[in-house]
Amino acid sequence: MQDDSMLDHGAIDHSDANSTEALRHRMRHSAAHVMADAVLRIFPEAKMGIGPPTQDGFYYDFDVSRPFTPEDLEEIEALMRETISARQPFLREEISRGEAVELFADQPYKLEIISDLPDETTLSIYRHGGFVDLCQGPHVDGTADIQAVKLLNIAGAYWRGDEHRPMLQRIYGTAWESRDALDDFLNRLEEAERRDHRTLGRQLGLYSIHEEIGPGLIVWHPKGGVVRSLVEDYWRDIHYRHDYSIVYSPHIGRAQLWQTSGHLAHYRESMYAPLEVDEQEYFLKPMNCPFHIMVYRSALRSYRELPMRIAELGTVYRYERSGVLHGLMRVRGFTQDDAHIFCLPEQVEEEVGGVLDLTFELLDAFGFSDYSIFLSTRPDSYAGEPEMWDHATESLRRALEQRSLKYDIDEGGGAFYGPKVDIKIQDALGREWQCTTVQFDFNLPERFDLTFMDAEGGRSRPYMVHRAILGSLERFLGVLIEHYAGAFPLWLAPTQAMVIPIADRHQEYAESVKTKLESEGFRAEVDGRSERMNLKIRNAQLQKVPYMLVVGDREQEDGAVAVRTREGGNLGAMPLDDLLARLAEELE
RNA sequence: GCCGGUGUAGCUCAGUGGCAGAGCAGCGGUUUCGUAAACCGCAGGUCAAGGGUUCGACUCCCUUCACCGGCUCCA
Repeated sequence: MQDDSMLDHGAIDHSDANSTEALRHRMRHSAAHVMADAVLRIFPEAKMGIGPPTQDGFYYDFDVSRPFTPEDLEEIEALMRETISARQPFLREEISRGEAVELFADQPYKLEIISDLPDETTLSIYRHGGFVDLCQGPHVDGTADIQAVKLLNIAGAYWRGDEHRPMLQRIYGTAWESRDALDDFLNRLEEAERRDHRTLGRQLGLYSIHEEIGPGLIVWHPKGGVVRSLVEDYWRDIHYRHDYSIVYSPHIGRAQLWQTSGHLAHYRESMYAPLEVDEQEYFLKPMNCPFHIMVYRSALRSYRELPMRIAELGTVYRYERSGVLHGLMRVRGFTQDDAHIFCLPEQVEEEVGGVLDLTFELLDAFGFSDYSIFLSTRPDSYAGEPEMWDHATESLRRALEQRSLKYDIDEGGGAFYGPKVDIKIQDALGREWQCTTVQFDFNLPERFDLTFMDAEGGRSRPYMVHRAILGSLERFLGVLIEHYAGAFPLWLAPTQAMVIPIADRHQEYAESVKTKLESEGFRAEVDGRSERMNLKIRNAQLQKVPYMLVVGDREQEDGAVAVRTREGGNLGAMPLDDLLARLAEELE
């Protein structure tokens, strides 16, 4: 579900060689060369992998005798600065395959790249100083054109992204057209860290993860529980409005079920080990599909009943590899906002369109307007008939285009059981997380032999569409926390108003304000500690409470509250009724 | 799972082959205050777990677990 290929999305437009993006692209590519040059001077035995520019910088992979250390990075960066000061030009040369093989004789990874290039490819190299690299370019004119550069971190990375090939040492760096642009970028990184849902989750008391419970398993705290249940309430409401039926299903099912579904054959390594009960094996469910299929199969279905939309906030467990877990974004136990739509072939397009409309209504309600959409088509090996694939893929395409949505096509990237549309939302660091997915399934209806009575009195097989809109509640809330930097809009805020009595004698009035707010349906608390008002304001501010209501002698006398908003504005005193009206209006 | 890094109080982090430290939070007291941190005091630890080296290990070594940055995976 995670998209790790963010490098691929930063597609650079080379058409305008003078655009800032094109300049950065050349500069970063050049910085990668300068870095490789420095690495080779310190580690002459290093074997070079590849060193491309990325969306925000560049990296280069090396096979070295020992992993890099932070001290190495400093030394490498110092050498890079020397190269930049030396104002060496980048020189392009085109060479023959034979010359290239000779030139890179002691660089096995380069040789592999050369041998994999089609024969007709023109090989080019770029030189600066004493360094040479196989490279298409383009580059900046000279090393002096690299204005601001900084090495960021060290990581392991498999050669050619293949976990069966050697693991190389990767150095990430960034380069910008000015010192200011670099500083802006570094500030953005810091800001992203402040928005990290893992930090905010602790600071705001939303959720926690415990070694005692197990990795990737979330406990929601009271405040996070409020946010989650508000999201769920809204979700249920909107699903009923869109004619979904909401069901509940168990967390475990017998081996036979997963045998039929094919999960034991194809998904077992992601499933928790079975439990044995009465000499029967039960598995924790990694997916909800088989259960919803059982709902469908519980009666003989008529074409008149279709489309049938079965939805559930279904909690699933998947044994994710230990290295991939990440806060709320990638966990082992999570609740999908899952639904399965069973429909007639001629209903497919409208159903897909309906899901998209529902998706954008939901995402819009949570303030998301930036996302990327991917249409994934038939892979090499697949289930079902090509005509069905074409029909389904076309229906997805038309639904997207009717709504004028921009999307990328992931050719051959569909699941083996059907084409799909995925929608990804970015986190604070610009990493994309798949939330929405709409997937056709040509596999399970066969495996479970799903049918309905058609108008001619025969039995036909329904189309089946899986879909999740939020994806999982865990991931969605993670993205939501980062999206709002923890400052949830009023309707989602765990505490909407904090009543702050100035002195102990205002306690009773503060409680009455709270009671009044609660009777009007708002979530309010009183900070009744014997502390100074300033401290209570600070705490409420840090907890990102939207409204702080200060009450002292004056307010008590007038039946008023002094209103301060989270955004820092002191709105002054106003009658309590005015505040209630204001809050109600904001919730509209 | 793989490469690298990190685990010290609830949180953020110092520290050292020879008695375990700070700030914040917590608790007790004083203060009753007008828009982002009052003051005094107290308590808080199997230094992730297990094993080894050593007269002595939180510190050095090994194993395991968890987390962090990547990679891979993601029916």
